[in-house]
Amino acid sequence: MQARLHKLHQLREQSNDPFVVEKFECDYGLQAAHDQFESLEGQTIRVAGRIFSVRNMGKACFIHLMDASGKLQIYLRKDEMGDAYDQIDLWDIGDFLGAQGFLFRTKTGEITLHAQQTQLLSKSVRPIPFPKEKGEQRWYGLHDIEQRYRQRYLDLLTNPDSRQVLIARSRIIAETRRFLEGEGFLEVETPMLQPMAGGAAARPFKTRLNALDMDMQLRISLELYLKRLLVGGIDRVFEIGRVFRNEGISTRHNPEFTLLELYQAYANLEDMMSLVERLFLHVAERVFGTTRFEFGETIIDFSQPWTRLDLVEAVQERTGLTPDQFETLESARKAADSVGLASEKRDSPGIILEKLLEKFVEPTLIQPTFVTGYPLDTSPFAKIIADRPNFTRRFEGYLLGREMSNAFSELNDPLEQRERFERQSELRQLGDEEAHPYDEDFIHSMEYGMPPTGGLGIGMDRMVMLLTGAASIRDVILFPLARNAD
RNA sequence: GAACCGGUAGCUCAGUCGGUAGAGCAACGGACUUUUAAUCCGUAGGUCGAGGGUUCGAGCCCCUCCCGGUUCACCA
Repeated sequence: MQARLHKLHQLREQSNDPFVVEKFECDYGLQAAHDQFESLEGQTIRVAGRIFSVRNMGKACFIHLMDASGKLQIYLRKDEMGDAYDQIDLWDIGDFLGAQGFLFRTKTGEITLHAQQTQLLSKSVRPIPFPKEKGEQRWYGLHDIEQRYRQRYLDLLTNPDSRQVLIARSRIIAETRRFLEGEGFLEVETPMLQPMAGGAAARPFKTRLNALDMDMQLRISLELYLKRLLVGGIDRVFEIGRVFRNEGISTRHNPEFTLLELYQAYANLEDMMSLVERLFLHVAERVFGTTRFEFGETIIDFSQPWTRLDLVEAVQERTGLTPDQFETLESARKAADSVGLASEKRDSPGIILEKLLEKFVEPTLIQPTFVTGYPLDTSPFAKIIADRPNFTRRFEGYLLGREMSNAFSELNDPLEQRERFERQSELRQLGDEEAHPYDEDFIHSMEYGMPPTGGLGIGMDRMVMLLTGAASIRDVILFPLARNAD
């Protein structure tokens, strides 16, 4: 770094300060110049990029430039550039260089810009750990996982795979929007700062609004404000937004993550299943050009319908426990114990059923599967199943053993919603920190009339993980949360 | 929160039994007019995550702490 600062000083003394440059007209991106060689050969063009590698031969020099699109080799000769050639000594890997010259093919066949004029456009005063590469092989470079997360810019600059994930994420979300717009949905933005975070079971982040002298929370879901829009006559609505949950960090959990929620009036649970199937198919085809994805030996084909599975039946199939064993709390706890699952006193039969699902069924749901019929206790916003009042018209979608989506035929009865909130309040008093808070304003809105509605939530980070094959959620979040590095 | 693994030069890593801290790349000086992991000659570069302990002597053994990773727990 000392050497680089000294070079910058020398450049400034020669009135070649790269940091005064504001603009450099480029005719082509580096990849475009390379790809259009046939038509551009011999023409004078201007390109720019970051110096990726330098091979100085004394009186001739080869430099690879890199930009967002790709790389291009530059060829420089001392006999053509004269004294300006000595400037090369003041350039470093990582600097930005603009070059004007004509395209030709070297004797080893590489398309190269024979530069006649160059201009240093910016300087990197800190060395960049670019890898060495030959064809597809790479050596050295930045591998340290901690540094890749904390200094993501270096990761993006030096690891093409990271760049690919970033691009895939952007395109997956863009295609999700395009699909939903095509289905007639309107995209909205609702508050992140809320007096009372609701719509899911999770501990919120707490903060303070000085202007109104109010305690506030960061949202944990999008649900309750989007539903207010249903009351407001917006029949098809969605939001893709950041939510915050003050909970554990793992390969599948980041305290802030991106959630898609959508609501469709006059639609039910089966419509939501269809929507999930069509959304994954659309994104797979548009972003990756295929419906078939390989994960090790597993092949998932998004052109196939997802499997439907009833929660109680699935638990029975995996554990042998029968539905009648969950009629009372006592027998449910005994049943859980018999298959090695510890339960707590405040658990209800429904919560125990769901724990059994997580432990015994979820890991086996490799192919796309909708699990339906979730217990009432854990589903305060879903309609009940007519002839099974302890279960709801809800599904969760699973892929590769991971929860991917969550949907209901939405409860739209304000009287029952009020009772559900009351039940949650009781749970809260029993010590369940994640029981849903009582939201009077939400009930109030529902009392004006909410249409029958299908609602769906998808964790976008997990969707990106799945489609890009990322092992950790940190790989699909640009700047994942990290402890202070002091 | 627990267990296990890791932290050594700018980067990637090695470091044997506890005995003078190493390599490649990058950097710096020199040679080289079609190279491409350029090559060749030379130079420099370190609080071995931090602190304490054992020892004649610690990168290595012991303790505490910090940071990261993985798995588990937690997270409908």
